[in-house]
Amino acid sequence: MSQDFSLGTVNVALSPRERFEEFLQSKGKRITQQRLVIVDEVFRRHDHFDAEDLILHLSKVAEGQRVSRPTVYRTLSELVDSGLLRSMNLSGRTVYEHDYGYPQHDHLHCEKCNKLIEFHSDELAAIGEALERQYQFRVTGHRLIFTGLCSDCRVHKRPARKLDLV
Amino acid sequence: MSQDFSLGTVNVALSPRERFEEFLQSKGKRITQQRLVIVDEVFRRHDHFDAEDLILHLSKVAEGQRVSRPTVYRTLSELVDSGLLRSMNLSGRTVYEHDYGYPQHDHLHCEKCNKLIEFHSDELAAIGEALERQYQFRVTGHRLIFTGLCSDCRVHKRPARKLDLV
DNA sequence: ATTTATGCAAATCCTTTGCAAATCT
DNA sequence: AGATTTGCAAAGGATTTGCATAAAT
Repeated sequence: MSQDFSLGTVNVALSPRERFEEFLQSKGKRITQQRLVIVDEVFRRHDHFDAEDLILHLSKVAEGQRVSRPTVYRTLSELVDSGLLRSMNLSGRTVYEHDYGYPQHDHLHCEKCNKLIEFHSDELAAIGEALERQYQFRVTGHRLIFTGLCSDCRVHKRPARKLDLV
Repeated sequence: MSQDFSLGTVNVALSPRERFEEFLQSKGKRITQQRLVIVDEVFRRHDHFDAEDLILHLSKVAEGQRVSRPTVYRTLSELVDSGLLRSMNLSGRTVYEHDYGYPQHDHLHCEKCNKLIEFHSDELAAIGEALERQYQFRVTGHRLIFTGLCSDCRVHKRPARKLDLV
């Protein structure tokens, strides 16, 4: 039996920023400078990050745009509500990743270097459906993380590089 | 296709307390009154709890044994290290449950009443094995939580009872 | 007699809140 | 103008730490 856990890609009509503006309007919220700076920065690259990382990046970008800590937290929640970001809890801190335009997936978490590897499994959906039947439970989502050691950390005594967050 | 997610039982030779004493000795740690009070209390019933719950229960038991907050936290970590407890993170707080002598399982988490339903799935182990091969990753554990609405909360507008923690 | 553990108070970490001033629509 | 947002400072909740005292080996 051979399964494949590779990720595909998903086409989306609107850019994250446009999608967020749409969301804000639908909620009667305002399109402010800081909200735009944050969406843009968040979707500039694809990686996992936490509020602290984002605050740091924003202070470096520093195109004159300074965003306060509370606003970063507030906006991250909105991005999650809007479906643009997905959040999970990794040892105490909240970690975010792109959700919009990105295929559904779960993670392998290396406990040595903290690397996160993404994978997709159809099997999991099947498990969820079977559970819904058996427990009369309405499944709306899930979080699955396999923990262990990544290929780099299995070989060398030291992790290839110590990732600060991810 | 029909799967069954029911939990079986596991036989164990030593009581949790004995198992913990064994662990402590192997680590050169001491068998103190508070550590014993805590293991006993933790394994008195099977449910999910957090540090605060335990502290509350301990203050009620109050057989003269008072255990401080830091000691409760310290001992809970040791119980996890010893394999007696398993911990997971539910919206910010750390929740514990029995691991020793209890079959491997995962959870359905009702986001309305906070109930946790346990289930077991062999399929998941298969997924983990396939991932190990594809990513050369050494899987040592996993956490899977399906979120949604339990049967009670799907039917009534209000959850059957508002569980404080679980 | 040593050495580890406990309890207290205070500190930390991450995140949230109250509120006046600034910014959208 | 009128309502929502922002930033600041401070509050909060959960968990951890420094250190003198108590308890275990």
